[in-house]
Amino acid sequence: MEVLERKQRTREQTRYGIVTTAKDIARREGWQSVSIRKIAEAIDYSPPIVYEYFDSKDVLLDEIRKEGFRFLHLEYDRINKLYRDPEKRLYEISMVQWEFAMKHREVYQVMYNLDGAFCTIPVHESYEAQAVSQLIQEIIFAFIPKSKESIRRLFFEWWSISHGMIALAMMLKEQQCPDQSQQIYQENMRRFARNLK
Amino acid sequence: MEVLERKQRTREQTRYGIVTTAKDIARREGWQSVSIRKIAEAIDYSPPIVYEYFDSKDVLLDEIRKEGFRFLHLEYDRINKLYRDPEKRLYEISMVQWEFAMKHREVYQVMYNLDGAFCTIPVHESYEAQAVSQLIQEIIFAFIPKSKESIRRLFFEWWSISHGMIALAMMLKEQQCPDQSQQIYQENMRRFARNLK
DNA sequence: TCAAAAAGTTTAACACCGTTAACCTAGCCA
DNA sequence: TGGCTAGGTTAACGGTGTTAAACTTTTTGA
Repeated sequence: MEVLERKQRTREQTRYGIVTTAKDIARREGWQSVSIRKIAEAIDYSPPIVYEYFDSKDVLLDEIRKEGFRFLHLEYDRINKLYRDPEKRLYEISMVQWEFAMKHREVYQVMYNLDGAFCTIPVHESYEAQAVSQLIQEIIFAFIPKSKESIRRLFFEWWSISHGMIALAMMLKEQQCPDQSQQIYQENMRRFARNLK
Repeated sequence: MEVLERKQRTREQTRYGIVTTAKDIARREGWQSVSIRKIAEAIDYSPPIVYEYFDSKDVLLDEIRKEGFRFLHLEYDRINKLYRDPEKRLYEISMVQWEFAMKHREVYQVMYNLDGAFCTIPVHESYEAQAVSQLIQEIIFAFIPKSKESIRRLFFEWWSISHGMIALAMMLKEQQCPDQSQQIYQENMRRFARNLK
């Protein structure tokens, strides 16, 4: 019995190692140079071992992506419990989104297939991504109870501004200093939240 | 003399064939499955021939990207001559941006390294991309003559909303009908232009 | 205890990829 | 006719994702 537990534990450690290594390489060299062979070498195994944990590279990327959405969900939940004012909630969530994208660049990239990251599995069909968008739509609804369509629309607008600014700030990070980008982001997200009511 | 001209002409045709084939494959199968070998086969040549026209795959992608920016520049110029009202100008330019992204999906993807397209050459350093952003900043300046920094900021905001909505509309095109996305885009870009004055 | 079965791991292969050196071959000029 | 050149190809190098087969270690059951 204990043997099984120990095996389970090392299995989880190896799995974790694969995911972490993939993100490490992506962070240092970009997603285009993340390969199963490199990951295998880093965790001191032969390439086929990786396939005992993930059916394909695509599935591995999808897992990292899902992890990202799960993390955001937890953070948004935390904020929801911390603040009651919907305007404050929406603003704080926007800020978390920015911080996440900057701190975990490589995860944000794979979440939206940016900069060489490419996962063929559709994002928006995943439970994790839908749960996040659901949560934000509920916050908007608590703010202004309108039709489902209106809420969806407002969510799309919020998401677009946030994603657009993050994507461009990432692209221009050598041209436009990140602090300045963040300030513009901050003001725009604050304005968006304010104008909802 | 005429022989040289003929040679020049067929050279240009082959070059055009390479670019067109690359875009065709990207459109049908996505950028991740565009390969030098496939392009060569499609134009009935062996792979090394492609390298007589483009030093690398990266340079080929960069050329397609530049072509995209040149196209946009011409369109924006056309609009600039057509309308005098800065608000109208900015709105029409936004619309052209949307149409271009939807009609030439694969070009927009390579311009911003989206969905498997990956070109290591930095976009924002290219003359073509800078010319486009310069043009738009001039339009904004003609609208509200403010400091260079303020204009840059307004441009960043305009660009973020536009790019964010386009990127998400592309991603959600199976979930959210494109007509609806376009309508939201239209209203947001109109509002942005209106609120400038 | 010892053979057999199961689990764990690696090697080697397949079909691709970008890229390049070496080679071939037809046409031209001396 | 011989040699040169331009245009093109073949074949190779080192890389990729993926998988079948082989090998090795561990566990199991008699």
